[in-house]
Amino acid sequence: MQTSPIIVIVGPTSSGKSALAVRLAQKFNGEIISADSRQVYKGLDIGSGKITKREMKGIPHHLLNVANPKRTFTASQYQKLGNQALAQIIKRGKVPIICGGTGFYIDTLLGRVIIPAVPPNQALRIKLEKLTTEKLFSKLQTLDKIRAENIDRHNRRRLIRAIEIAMALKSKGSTLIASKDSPWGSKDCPCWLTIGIKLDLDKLKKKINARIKFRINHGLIAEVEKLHRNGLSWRRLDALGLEYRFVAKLLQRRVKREEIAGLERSIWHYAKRQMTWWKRDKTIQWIKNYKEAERLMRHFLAGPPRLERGTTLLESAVLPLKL
RNA sequence: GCGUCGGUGGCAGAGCGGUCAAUUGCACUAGACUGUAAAUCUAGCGCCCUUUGGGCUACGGAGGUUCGAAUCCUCCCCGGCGCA
Repeated sequence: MQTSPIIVIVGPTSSGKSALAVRLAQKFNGEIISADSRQVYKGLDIGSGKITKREMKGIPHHLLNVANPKRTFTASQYQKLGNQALAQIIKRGKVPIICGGTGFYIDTLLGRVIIPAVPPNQALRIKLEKLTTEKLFSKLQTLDKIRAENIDRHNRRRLIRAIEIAMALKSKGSTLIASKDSPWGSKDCPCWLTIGIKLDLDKLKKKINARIKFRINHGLIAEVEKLHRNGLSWRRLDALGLEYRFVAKLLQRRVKREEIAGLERSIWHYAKRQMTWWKRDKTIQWIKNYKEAERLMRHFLAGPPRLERGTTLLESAVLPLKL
């Protein structure tokens, strides 16, 4: 088992993760692995809020611009590339800092999500897409009873993937996988420190809205136009969500520029979904400023994090003698 | 001033005598998340009570008709439109 320390930085969109990551990387000899499902694509820069070369301040960044936006990049690919980057950084003797807003991607790296080794089957998906949701559910019931009991029976996307897995494995039982260990640590031995950025919600909302207005006025529209010219269909842009969805509609004259409030709301919903995701992770150290982050990281890197069960890193840093 | 159409829950907008605390969408709140995760999906959403149940207050205001009204009638207030 790997025991090299890993830093994870999470926080809702617009909370300032990238800048914090760069600062910590400078201070602690780190390299950054982006965990963002849109920044992996080439050409999605302004809309995805991708860090600029200048803002990187010389810190190496990984998992940016690794995919062609015409094709969908998946969590599985992310897991593979992310683990490679992680291994390389550790080998170099640097501290990996995973930073991003896509909680699902981060979890694939930390071993909290096990992705069944069943690749997407487009032909099958197209066929299944034609069935009603009820039909899909009953199909899954006959294929994998246990999975059917746990799944959201209204979520077609999940239903189709579950059927895809069940059929590929031709499983007798369930595809539920119990092991949650990753190569980098486990629940009992957290070899990573997760820092979460906590912002006052009103402030966050204002930041989101200011940022969106700025992007619209500073090249976002041209960026989407260019993507479309380069072969990204309106449909594809729609699937990319948020600013890409909105601007694609704008260019098609299906919404007016004044309706930007709708975009602001969508982004707000997104930020809330992100926060919901992280709520269940009780090990996250929520911080309000850089100083707190630096202190946490210093303590974490200083000693092996042999923790009492249920003790948070913050507590152990403050009360080291308790151990 | 006359005529006419309308005033419904935070908003938009159905309902047009009982099955209506009131379809639906949005917003709001909470949540899910097994290769699309900025995606996709779920629940709650007048107030009170422990319930698949009960009570209270509600569809501009005040009266009335009716066993029963958001729905019908009268008057009043407010808005759109047409004619003066």
